[in-house]
Amino acid sequence: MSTDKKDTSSMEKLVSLCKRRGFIYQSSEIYGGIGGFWDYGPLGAELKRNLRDTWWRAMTREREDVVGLDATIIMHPQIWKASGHVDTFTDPMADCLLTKKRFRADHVDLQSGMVYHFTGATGEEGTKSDVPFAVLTPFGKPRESALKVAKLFYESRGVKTPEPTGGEQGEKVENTRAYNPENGAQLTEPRPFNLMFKTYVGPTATEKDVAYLRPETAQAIFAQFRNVVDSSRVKVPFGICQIGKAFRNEVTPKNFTFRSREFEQMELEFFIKPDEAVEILAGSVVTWSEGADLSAPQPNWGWDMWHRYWVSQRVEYYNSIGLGTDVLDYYWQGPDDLAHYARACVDILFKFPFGTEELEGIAARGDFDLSQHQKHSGKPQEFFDDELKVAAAKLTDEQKEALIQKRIAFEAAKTKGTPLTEAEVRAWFDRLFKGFYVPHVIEPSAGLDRLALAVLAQAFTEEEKADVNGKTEVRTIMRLHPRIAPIKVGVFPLLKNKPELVGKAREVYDLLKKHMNCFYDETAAIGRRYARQDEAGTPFGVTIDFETLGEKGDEFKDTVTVRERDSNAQERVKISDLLGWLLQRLS
RNA sequence: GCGGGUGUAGCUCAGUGGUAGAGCACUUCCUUGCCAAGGAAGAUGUCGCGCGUUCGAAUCGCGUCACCCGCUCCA
Repeated sequence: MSTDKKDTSSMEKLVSLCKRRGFIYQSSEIYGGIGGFWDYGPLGAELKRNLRDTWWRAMTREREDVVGLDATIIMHPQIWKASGHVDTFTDPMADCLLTKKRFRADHVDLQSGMVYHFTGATGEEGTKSDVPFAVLTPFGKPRESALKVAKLFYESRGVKTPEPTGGEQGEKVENTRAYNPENGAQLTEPRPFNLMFKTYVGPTATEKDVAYLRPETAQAIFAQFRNVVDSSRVKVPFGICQIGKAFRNEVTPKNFTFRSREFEQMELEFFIKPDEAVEILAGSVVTWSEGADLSAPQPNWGWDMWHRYWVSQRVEYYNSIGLGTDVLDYYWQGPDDLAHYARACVDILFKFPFGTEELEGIAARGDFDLSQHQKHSGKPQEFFDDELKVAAAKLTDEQKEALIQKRIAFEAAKTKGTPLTEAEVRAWFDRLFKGFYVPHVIEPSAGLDRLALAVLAQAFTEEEKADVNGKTEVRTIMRLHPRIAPIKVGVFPLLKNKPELVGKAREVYDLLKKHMNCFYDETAAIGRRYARQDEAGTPFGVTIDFETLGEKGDEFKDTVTVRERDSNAQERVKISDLLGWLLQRLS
């Protein structure tokens, strides 16, 4: 999925600019830093807030069919049991002592054979090792093959032409997972490899009190599904969205903020009717075909139409904040990549300097999550659809049986997971015909920190420019979309030693600052102030000059120079029109 | 977790055992009529951290932390 394209130098420049200008700092830097954690400085905090706001607006405020949620980071541990995170996040891992290859300790093939235990080795030039090592050889293979592996092992530990000691007698061992099946070398002791941060709730800190920092925000949405349904008059199809911190104890945090241990997710769980319910209600189900109209949801849409719809919605969102089709890419997971419960998943990728990597995943997850919580909590997670009940009541027994048979055939054709038995299918339809179903879900899940990194990488531009002395130098411009730029406008008196200019500039600043994030700057030459704001990504600069004071005639009195970051173009705007002029260009 | 690299002023970096430096940035003042102007003065360092070797360590050794690259991992 990731490409070979690497651009380390531009990444380094970006990291450096982020620190210099106050976008992103290393966490706890004065104590040497802490791996995988990053802080946002003054500009970064504003940028992130703007991104968060644009997402929240696009996903819920501007829609009638999505509501918001803000849940806690620490939740009942059972939630992570139900979701499968406790099991998949606690894999014991073991490494091959010879090749360093890592295995899931419980997935190593069972082996039987003779195990030779070595106690160390001596070699030329006085080199030696006391590290014990063991090799498993299949029955019937000579001791020499074990010796060969042991020699390689001690050689790798700096013993020259090693003579391993011990290991004269083989020990018969059956059904062990302690040795590398590829070379027989001993594996390290299995170590738990828990990607969830663990903590204790309450004062006693026993195993009974273990809780986890959430590794994703999605599960809270599922866990509160019933409450939202019961309290907010929503009807399927509808969505619940949430923005919040999530934590994963990553093995290798990487690529600046791209893979962090603490990060912020923006997730939507959009609940839809099962296709069978759509068929009963609308008479037929529309499935995806190339060129289908995705502009407005329709009552007869099947799950894949909804999935495609959300992909197109999300791409539209990225376009609206300046990430165009030229920097985005897609990865459609094939049937083999998909988890057994998932029906489809597409990753929206961004062309980062370090490669093309995931920005957002949009998954069609069926009814897996709510069903899991229904099973584990014992609380029904069904939605009651009275229209469906009415429509189903009008079906003939033959029509009902046809639907059931179709599903039975579908289950029989499944290649992944456990297919439902006929009895289970009939029980499910029994509920469905009464108007009850567990909604299916489309999940667009985006990383806010990744998005911030993407827009910063996208905005980063270097230009060669000659200064007034004719010396060419490289200037950095952050071409952030005005909608997300941390500072919207810089306000500058042309000269700071003229009190009339300064006074007027402060007036303009006071006028604008209630409506947008502004920056007032009167130090240094005007060109330098423009350049500073270019690095901060500020799209507009307003300069109060002598025309403003009326020195060039009344037609210019109370006008200011507005300078645009990307084109350097200047325009004279009346102070009375300035706010409207800016707001129009910032929305 | 493994291997390689890096770590000195806010930034980019120089400094191979003997008083810690440069450019840019920053602060103040003067000057300055639109794209990093000029002049003057000034402030700025646990040399990543710890231990050791040494009369003396940014420099040598060991350990450790962080970042980058490559493995490994990535529900």
